[in-house]
Amino acid sequence: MGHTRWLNEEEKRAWTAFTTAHALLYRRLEQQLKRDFGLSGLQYEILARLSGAPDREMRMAELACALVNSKSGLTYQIGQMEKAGLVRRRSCPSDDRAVFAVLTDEGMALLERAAPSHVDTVRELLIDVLTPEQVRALADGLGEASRRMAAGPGEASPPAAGEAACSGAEAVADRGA
Amino acid sequence: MGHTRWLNEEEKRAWTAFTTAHALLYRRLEQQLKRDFGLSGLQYEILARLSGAPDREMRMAELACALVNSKSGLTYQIGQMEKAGLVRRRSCPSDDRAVFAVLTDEGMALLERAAPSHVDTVRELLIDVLTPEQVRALADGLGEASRRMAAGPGEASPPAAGEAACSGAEAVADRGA
DNA sequence: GTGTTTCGATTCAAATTTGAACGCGCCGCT
DNA sequence: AGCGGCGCGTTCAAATTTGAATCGAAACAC
Repeated sequence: MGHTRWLNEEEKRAWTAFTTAHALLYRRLEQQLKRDFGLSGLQYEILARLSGAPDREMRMAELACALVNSKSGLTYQIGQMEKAGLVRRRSCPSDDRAVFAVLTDEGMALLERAAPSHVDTVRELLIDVLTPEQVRALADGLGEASRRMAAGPGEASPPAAGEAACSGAEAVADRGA
Repeated sequence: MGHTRWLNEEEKRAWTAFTTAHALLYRRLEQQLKRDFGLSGLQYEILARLSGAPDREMRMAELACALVNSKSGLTYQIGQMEKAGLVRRRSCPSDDRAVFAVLTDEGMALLERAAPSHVDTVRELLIDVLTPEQVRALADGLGEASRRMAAGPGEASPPAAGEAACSGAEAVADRGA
């Protein structure tokens, strides 16, 4: 409970650059995806995740977790995408509660058409702007931060009951084939 | 129009770590702010920006731009915050179209109460997880990326008419006093 | 001075997101 | 068997976000 260590200049720069860069880049990607393929950013990510999963399918909760999204939000989007024929729902034989979201061929095809420009943009606006060392710093530093946050609520709180924190096998995520 | 250079393993790690870390951290911050102070993430950012601005006031468009948010979205939020007494609207004497959002004393007080835990969390979950070199890499690399994206739509398109890209003096943004 | 174009903010309807219930099936225990 | 705790996905209402109009005021050109 000490007096809060404020961020120094460089830390402040890092934090604002982090949030700003994310916002700007994400907005660009969304505009592009919507304009060229009628996809929202979330929908693209869903396609990408599923494409990298074992049978091109994942359970709802697992997917929601991987995307850092709420369950109800995912239910909604999968509904939209199902209407559009991009994914299909399949109930699990061994567990009647579970539902798999399955990537359809049509969904896969759309992802393959959308992926190139998406990756081009990520590269042009982010990756290629960074030095190789900076890329490594992001991968290592932010990777570690993600891992810790995904693990549990920071504090030394015993796993407690009720929340099981995301597990999931970290699909590769970006690239559609 | 080449064949799209896909991301290699490390680049992929960097990109997913970037988006995942952002999503996880932002979600934490939102929960905390909402639970402890009844603020959304956007509202906190509005308070923070205004607190760092010249007279604790900014024009709507300038603020929207700084926050990488739509104008209509900002209108809505400022409306909410005005009801709550956190900000006030002031019309500009020299330009009847313009509107300033002004931080009230009450808003400032709330920010000062909220800032410590906010910064503590950012530090605990991100900054302190990174090495000093990684912090610098974020500040430099992502700072550069932000600058370029804020400038203009990448392409070598002549400024064109209609959009003037964000200008604005990059207020410090984080810290409430 | 008019007419036109651009800018600044708001409005409005539609789409999405959020979080708290809810319904139901799995599990372990007695 | 029967019971209670939970996990999984969905539902629902409320809050928010989005983007295309809209309205009025400035800036410019003629």
